[in-house]
Amino acid sequence: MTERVDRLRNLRTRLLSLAANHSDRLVNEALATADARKWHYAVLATLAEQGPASQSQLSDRTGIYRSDVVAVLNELATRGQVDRAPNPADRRQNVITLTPAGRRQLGKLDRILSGVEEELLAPLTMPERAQLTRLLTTLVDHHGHPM
Amino acid sequence: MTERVDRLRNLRTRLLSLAANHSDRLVNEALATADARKWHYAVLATLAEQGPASQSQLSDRTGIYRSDVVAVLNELATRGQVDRAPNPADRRQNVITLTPAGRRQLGKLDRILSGVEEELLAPLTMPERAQLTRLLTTLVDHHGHPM
DNA sequence: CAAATCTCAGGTGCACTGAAATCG
DNA sequence: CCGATTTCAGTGAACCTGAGATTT
Repeated sequence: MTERVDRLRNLRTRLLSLAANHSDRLVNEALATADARKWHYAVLATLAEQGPASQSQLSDRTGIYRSDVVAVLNELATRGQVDRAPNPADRRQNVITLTPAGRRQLGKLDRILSGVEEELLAPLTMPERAQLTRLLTTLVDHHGHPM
Repeated sequence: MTERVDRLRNLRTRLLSLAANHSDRLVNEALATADARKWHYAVLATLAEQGPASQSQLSDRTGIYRSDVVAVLNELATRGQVDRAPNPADRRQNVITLTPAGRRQLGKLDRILSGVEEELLAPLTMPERAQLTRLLTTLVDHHGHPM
């Protein structure tokens, strides 16, 4: 009966947290240089790919909490990157639309995030990156997820 | 020139965040049943494996921020799981020691976290779990880390 | 009436900054 | 005087709950 050793270093839940923390820090710092944060990107990308949406649809598709969508859209609207208008067909809803400025901002954020991914994954070979993507996707898909 | 699609789903930084969020939620819920949170476990495990330490050493070894160590130790001391005493050799420091109650609590948390890891990694085969551990360890080691 | 949508007011844990007090 | 350690006050993004107002 020997004492356990290196619990923290071998704990998979902790490895995930550490890696994600580091990744989030890189993402936040990089996006901040473009006056954005990660939820801005999630909304802009979703609007570009799936078209105009209501706020509850945006919440479902991005994973932003229903109550936090409001603040994110306020920020994007202030920057002129989205347009928010009542839905004539159902006046409980707003229709959120990407503006040309929003599309330009999305292109900028795409380039920024490419750089961040490259920096994050630098220590891995290409096959390892594919493997990591596959394993994480399996985990995320197995335990219900937003989009 | 075609429109990009599935940006969010393929973004590795986002996959990491989603997986880590889910993992953290499982960990927090499970530890809460034992009146603990993740930093409690980190401190107890470090003390058990590396012996008594000062607060700045605990900060370095666990990754808890220097300013947050105080509150964590207050909680552990209230529960009688650690002992905090001034270091006679250097009266700027405190010496933090694991108590018998702390060692018992650590055993309990070890069992709880084993269950959480099993639940988290359920969709992966054993070789895949080893692969994931290896890839995450490579990432964490490459970008400086606590312990 | 019930259900959906948007909004706002909070509460928590965590990452992080800065500064005071004490001691070497 | 400089540096290390502990402590406290406070900021900010993210996660989450709940409740009101409006509309279907």
